[in-house]
Amino acid sequence: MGVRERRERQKEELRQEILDAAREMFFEEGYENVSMRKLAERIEYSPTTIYLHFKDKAELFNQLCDESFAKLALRLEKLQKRLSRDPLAFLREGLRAYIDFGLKHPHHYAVTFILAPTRGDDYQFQGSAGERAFSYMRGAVALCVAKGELQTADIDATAQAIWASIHGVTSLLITHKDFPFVPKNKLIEETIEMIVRGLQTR
Amino acid sequence: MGVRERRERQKEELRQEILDAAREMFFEEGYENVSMRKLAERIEYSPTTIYLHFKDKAELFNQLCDESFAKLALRLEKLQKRLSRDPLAFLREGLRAYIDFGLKHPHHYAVTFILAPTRGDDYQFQGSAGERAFSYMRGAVALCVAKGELQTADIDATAQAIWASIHGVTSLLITHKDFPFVPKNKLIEETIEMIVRGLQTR
DNA sequence: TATTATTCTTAACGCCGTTAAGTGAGAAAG
DNA sequence: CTTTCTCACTTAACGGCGTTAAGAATAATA
Repeated sequence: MGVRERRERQKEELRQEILDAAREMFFEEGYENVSMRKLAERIEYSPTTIYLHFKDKAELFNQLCDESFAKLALRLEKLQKRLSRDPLAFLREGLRAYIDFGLKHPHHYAVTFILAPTRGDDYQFQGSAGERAFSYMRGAVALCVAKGELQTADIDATAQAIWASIHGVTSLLITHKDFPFVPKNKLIEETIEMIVRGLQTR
Repeated sequence: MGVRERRERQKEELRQEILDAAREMFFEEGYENVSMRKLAERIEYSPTTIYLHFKDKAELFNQLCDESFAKLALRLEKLQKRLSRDPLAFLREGLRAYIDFGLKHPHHYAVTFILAPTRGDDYQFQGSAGERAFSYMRGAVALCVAKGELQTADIDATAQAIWASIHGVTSLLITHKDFPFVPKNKLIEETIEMIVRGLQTR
């Protein structure tokens, strides 16, 4: 009577097939340029089939975003363990990792942090893997303050200011490809150092 | 023989009527939610008529963006004159003005700095009013460095890092309306202070 | 073999930006 | 005064989109 099980397995397989194709296509062409019809053609099913596995295009994509951000969260977790003795280094490395991640997954980053909210989608930052990643950074700031390496009157305000700044670099580098930027790494380092120096105890 | 003149005047009037309606609608509903058809209905012409005045939707919107950014540039110019004696104050006030502008014209800001480049549009940052506004900031940084109030090895890198950071605050505040931010002004001040402290000579 | 689930497709709805072709009013030319 | 021409404007369509209602096909159960 393993029928049910096999069916579920097959369903899961197709679901994965959709996710895999979508991941590739979104990565190559971006959210806006991948239509449900094109995606369907790629997996050789009718467009309607996708809707048997995902509520709509947004949900499908959010799934992929969460996947990616979970990876970032994992990376930050490892960093934290490795650098738990030196919170300032953890903060610095964490910021680098965050920006790095954005540049490696530009479409995912764009949809979660740049595009998602501007559409009328029901995407919720709260509870997302994106939020989880952010909370690591807040933790890093708190640690630095506790150890007296950074000074601030308000940990949340500081953490958010930091986040805003690195989000700025990340998103500019992703979206403004034609801007005559200083070399990428220089801009990243400059920003990180500016942030750290701006908060360091004197 | 004022026929030609009258015709041109009328054409210009309709062009303005389109721009006015578009400005309102884009402001109220955002770029994606305003269709050429809706806009046409508002001005009581057929959709095709709009194309007699603007190449496409993107050009129409860029027109409006440039308008707004010209206003920002003007504001920065005035600031510069008023605070030419105190470049650090000019920088600070300029940053505030930039963020302020973004929050006052969220749709225009979003399209120029957040969305435009992610679409395949032929929008060029170079030569835009947006670039003009940015260059004021670069000037402010250069001035501060010249007067020995800020320290940096590379003015461009610094100016871009600053820009990235305030773009970050601005765009996060615009797009992530559901994020439990610290009060808006607090976040803005925190970021500006972090930036300035991070670059100040010690 | 007949019935029932389940999977998947066809066809459509109502949008979208954009364009080719045509209408109709008014100016210019005869 | 009539014809020609110009030019603002519209109608109708193309090919796309995300999504859904209704039905066909397939495979498991009775």
